[in-house]
Amino acid sequence: MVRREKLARLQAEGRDPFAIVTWKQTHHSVEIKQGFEALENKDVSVAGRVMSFRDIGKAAFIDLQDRDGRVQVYLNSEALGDEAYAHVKTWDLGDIIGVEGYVFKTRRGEISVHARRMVLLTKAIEPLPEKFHGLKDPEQRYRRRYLDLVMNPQVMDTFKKRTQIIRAVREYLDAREYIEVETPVLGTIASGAAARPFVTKSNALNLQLYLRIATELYLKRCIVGGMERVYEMGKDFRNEGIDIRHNPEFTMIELYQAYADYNDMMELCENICAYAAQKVCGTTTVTYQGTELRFAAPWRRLTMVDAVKEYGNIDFSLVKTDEEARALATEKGLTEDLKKKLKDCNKGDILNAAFEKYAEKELIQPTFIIDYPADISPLTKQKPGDPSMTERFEAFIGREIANAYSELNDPIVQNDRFQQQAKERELGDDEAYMFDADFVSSLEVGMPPTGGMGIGIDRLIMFLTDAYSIRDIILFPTMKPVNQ
RNA sequence: GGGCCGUUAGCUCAGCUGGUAGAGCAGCAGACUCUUAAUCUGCGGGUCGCAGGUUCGAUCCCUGCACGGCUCACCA
Repeated sequence: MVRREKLARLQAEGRDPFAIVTWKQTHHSVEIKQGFEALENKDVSVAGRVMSFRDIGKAAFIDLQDRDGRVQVYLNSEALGDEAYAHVKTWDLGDIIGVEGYVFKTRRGEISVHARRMVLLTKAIEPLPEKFHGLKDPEQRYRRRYLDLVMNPQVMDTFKKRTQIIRAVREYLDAREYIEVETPVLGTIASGAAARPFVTKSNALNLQLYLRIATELYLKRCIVGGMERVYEMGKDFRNEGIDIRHNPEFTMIELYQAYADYNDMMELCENICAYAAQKVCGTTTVTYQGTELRFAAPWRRLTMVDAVKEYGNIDFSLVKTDEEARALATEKGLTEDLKKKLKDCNKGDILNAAFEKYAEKELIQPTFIIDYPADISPLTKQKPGDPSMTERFEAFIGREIANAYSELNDPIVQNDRFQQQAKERELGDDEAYMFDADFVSSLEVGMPPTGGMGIGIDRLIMFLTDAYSIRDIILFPTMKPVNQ
């Protein structure tokens, strides 16, 4: 209320800060500190938020915070004049101000701006969080991210890094002649992945629409059309659990390359990740939550069957039929880990369950798990010589970070796989892939042999910024609304 | 969805065995022309998440609800 009164007084006096439209900002805090030798005694004009005000009588010190950090402002009545100096003293923490003055170093060695002219550019009606402890409550940090950004410099740093990582990934692909495209977020079919979609409605078309869960099927249409190399980086939406690794809307990159296979995708994956790490962290070895992760290529490659053998001591290479697999599942006590009833499970489901149970958690260092069962990979080309397996891999770094394969381009087989998924849907699996007839039609026109990959950008960012929760790398994570 | 924990001043947090609340910072008034968590003096500040219940009396005990955190399940 006091701040509102101050504002009202300023407005009554004809010095309404909200009437100000611009300020000429010549330098940022970091430039002044890093370029001190050249800037000493030179005039600068800075702007930012008042984070601290140390009033010692006829002089005072302000910590001014801008995009890059803080710089101290020194002001006294001598340089400003008594009236202006008294006016500045009425300002509050959190106010946004502009300062003109010259650069100097205080007796204690702090690089500062000696103020000659100071202007209140914006009045903060609400006080800032406590200056020493800052804003700690996670809920408030996520709900009021602007306060989090103001109070916690490492948060600003994390989001700057987020941008750099995304830029690095684009740079890498752009340099290799990938075309960046945009495909629909809204559609009548949410396919290309196994996930529950968000449902919405078009008034104009009087039609139920879904928010996309993947960009895969549209990007492959681009390959059919002859683009040869495409990618899209953008939001996918999955109507599923929310926790430290999952946000309902998240950023994914999918890319497709004609005349390439999943081996090419593996190289691309490890190279993109290593490039981004090098670019943003200055090294390909980064510490994530106390563990050193080595991103440098090549990453370990291990088949799913070998992973289950190594970590679970179960040899699936001996299993030939679904019946044998089900017997093995019962014997090894895997029935609890299956997503469907045992009798509905095939060999692929059981192998995958064994992998998830025994191996997945162990894959801390970047690892490619290759050769997935065809049963759980409906968009993937089968392995030559073994139709029960596909040319698919997932990259793991303590969790899944990428998924890629040699794309299935046989329209007849693709049609059959969709039919199979439709049956699973009827059996109650509401995450089974939706049938996309137009996509099958596109394959009938002819898609060259193609490698494709999806990388969870948020998860990559988590590793490179040492973020514990996905909410720490999404500016405005999904939150329940506060009641009232 | 289950389990555990939390919600007290603008912020960060105390609050004993049930007797209607405290500190620091922020704010307000004042002192101080090199401070940097400035310092010093004084002052104001609360629907103790919400709704019930038990009790002479509830921030405290009980129940429900809301929101959040952790965790399990779920999440190719």
